[in-house]
Amino acid sequence: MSAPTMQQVARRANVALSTVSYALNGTRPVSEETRLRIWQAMADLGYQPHALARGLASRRSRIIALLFPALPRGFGATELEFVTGAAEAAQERAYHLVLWPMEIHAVGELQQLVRQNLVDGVLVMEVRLRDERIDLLRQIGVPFSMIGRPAVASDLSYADIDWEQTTHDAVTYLVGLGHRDIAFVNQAEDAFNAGYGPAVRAAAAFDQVAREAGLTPISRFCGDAALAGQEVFEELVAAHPELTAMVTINERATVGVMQAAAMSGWRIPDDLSIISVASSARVAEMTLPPLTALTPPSAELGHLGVETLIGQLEEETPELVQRLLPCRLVIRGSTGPSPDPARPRPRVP
Amino acid sequence: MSAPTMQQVARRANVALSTVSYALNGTRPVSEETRLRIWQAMADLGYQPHALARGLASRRSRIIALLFPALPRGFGATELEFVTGAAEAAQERAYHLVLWPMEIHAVGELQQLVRQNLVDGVLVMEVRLRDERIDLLRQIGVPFSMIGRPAVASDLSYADIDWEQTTHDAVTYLVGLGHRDIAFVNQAEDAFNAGYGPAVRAAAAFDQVAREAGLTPISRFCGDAALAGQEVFEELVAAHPELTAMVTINERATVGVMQAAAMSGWRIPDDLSIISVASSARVAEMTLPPLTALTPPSAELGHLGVETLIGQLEEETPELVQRLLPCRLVIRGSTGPSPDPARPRPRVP
DNA sequence: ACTTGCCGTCGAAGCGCTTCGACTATGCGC
DNA sequence: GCGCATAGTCGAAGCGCTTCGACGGCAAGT
Repeated sequence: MSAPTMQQVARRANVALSTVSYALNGTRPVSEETRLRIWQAMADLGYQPHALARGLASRRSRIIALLFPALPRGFGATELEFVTGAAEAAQERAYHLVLWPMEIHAVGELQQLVRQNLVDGVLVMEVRLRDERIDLLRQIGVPFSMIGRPAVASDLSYADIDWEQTTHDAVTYLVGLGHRDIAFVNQAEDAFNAGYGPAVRAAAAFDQVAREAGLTPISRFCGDAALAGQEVFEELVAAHPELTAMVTINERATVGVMQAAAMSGWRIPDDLSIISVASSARVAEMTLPPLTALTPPSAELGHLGVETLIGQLEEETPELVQRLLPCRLVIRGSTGPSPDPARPRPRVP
Repeated sequence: MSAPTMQQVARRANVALSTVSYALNGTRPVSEETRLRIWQAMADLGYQPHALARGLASRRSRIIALLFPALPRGFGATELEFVTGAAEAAQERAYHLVLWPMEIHAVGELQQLVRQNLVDGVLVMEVRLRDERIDLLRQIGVPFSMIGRPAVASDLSYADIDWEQTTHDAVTYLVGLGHRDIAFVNQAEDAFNAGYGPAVRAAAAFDQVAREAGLTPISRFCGDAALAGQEVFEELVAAHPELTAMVTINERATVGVMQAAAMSGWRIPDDLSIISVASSARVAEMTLPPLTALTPPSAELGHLGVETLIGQLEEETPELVQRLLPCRLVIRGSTGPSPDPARPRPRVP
């Protein structure tokens, strides 16, 4: 019933307890012969080292925490993919991943958790441009790495989506189709003001890319809901009747835009092209027509974040790892050539 | 730098180490006065008990594992909500939640993990009607509880969606709207054969409920993709032109059905009502019209699962907890009164 | 007055492991 | 042949906590 201990393995193999430890971890040389005997004994007993004891003695728990915000705005498939990716990466390296869902400002709570010495390091999700959690972790001195990055991150490890590149790809693709009048539908103004990385970085990148392409950047904030998307569509085409394409970075709003377009009799992509940035395949395939999208490499990011963190934990001279991954462009049905300006589009009421 | 230990707290409060432990855990009585001194000392030092040491000594790690299948595809917002719910529940009870993503048949791996003695108990997600993981956990003797349940679960703790009730609600709602010819669009045949609970239980319930209502049950398996949904729509209306409503339990397929209907010129809900079982709000609000759905209580299930498990761990005489929660009916735009049989609907090619 | 019992506290023995110092046996250079 | 490094092993000292047995003191029971 009760699990075998290292002591029992040692007895069975006729060696000292410490020798078993050396054989298991390779901490000191062990002769081929003894090692085999020990392995045999472990196999016979079905021995597995006791994680807590090992952690206590070695002061390395091989557990890392995933800190993610318990967002009211809810979570999509993208985030789950990310979590799964992280969990799998941890498992591959024989680490455990604990989940710490937490309000982004609950810094006291975070401190308590870290001080329990349960985890060797922390992986922080949804990092804001200015983020108290980062300051705290740094101050406590616990190793951590991030998905996303704060405004200044020159000395920190992170993996993030390359918003500049991604936005560039979106605009370039549309321009290649002949579009010249393109609007950017951002996330909510709140998110922007809170310093939410994607909202800020993509918006800035859009402005810049559009200007470089000789276009006039138009952009709007938009709440995270279909209804908000509908309103933005109507407002936008009223204010800019010349518009032929939109770049969106807000899945629910995107759906609203499409609904409003459909209700106005606009056909996508004939009358309007839409490209959805940071949209998962799952959602993109759900609309009619399916959305051309820039899909975030969620699983890779999760993987990368964990790898980075573990690297930091295990190497004696941890190097800084800063990686930006672009989203992958998947062309579906919501984009097409820019419409002939002569051809009239249905009037929006 | 290094975290304060209980020994340091003890010295600062002029008591023995063990007294601090008693004060902290309430294991033995401690005088009001000493307790205050100890609290003060803990506060001064910012003491947090060392999780590993505590776990090792008490043989209770206060860590539980969430075992969830690393499905190659198809994991939605629902699942994340569930995971988050579980993580939050754990946190409320001062437990930690580790993630064990794992192939459903990787029983060896599971055994290894459990034997490490890292966790006090396991919460199993996506339980199949016949599930090796359950057999293993039972045999190892580790406490566990389940989300979903195997075919025979009379002596096991679980929390599950009440598929019978939910299906009943869906059909009843449609019947109330006057529908008499209702089809059930199930998940893929593979899932059914693999003994995936929802596919099996909902299908059985649909048959029964339909019969009880005096209807002829019609049902189809359908792959988890929009295209499959489109095909099913066409096949169904060809085979059963009298159909006025569908109950679906497969989000992606549901979207396909709606797309195919739209392409055939059918209007929803005027020509066809659709009610989507176990669909998250996130997806349901994404279609046009938004889907009337039975939304699974994911967060509650996660919460409940964890509560059940922890109850089992902490009570000296653990009681069996078996809870079935129905999905919540949210009426949106995809359902309406049964169409007048006299009014012709567009022909499907 | 002398048990009996409980309150409050202490010291010490672990929990199962890692790691350090020490020891023996061997091989090497010269 | 001697010294010295290195391979291979052992025993013991913790890691920071829980928990057990013991003990003094003070209230109540007889």
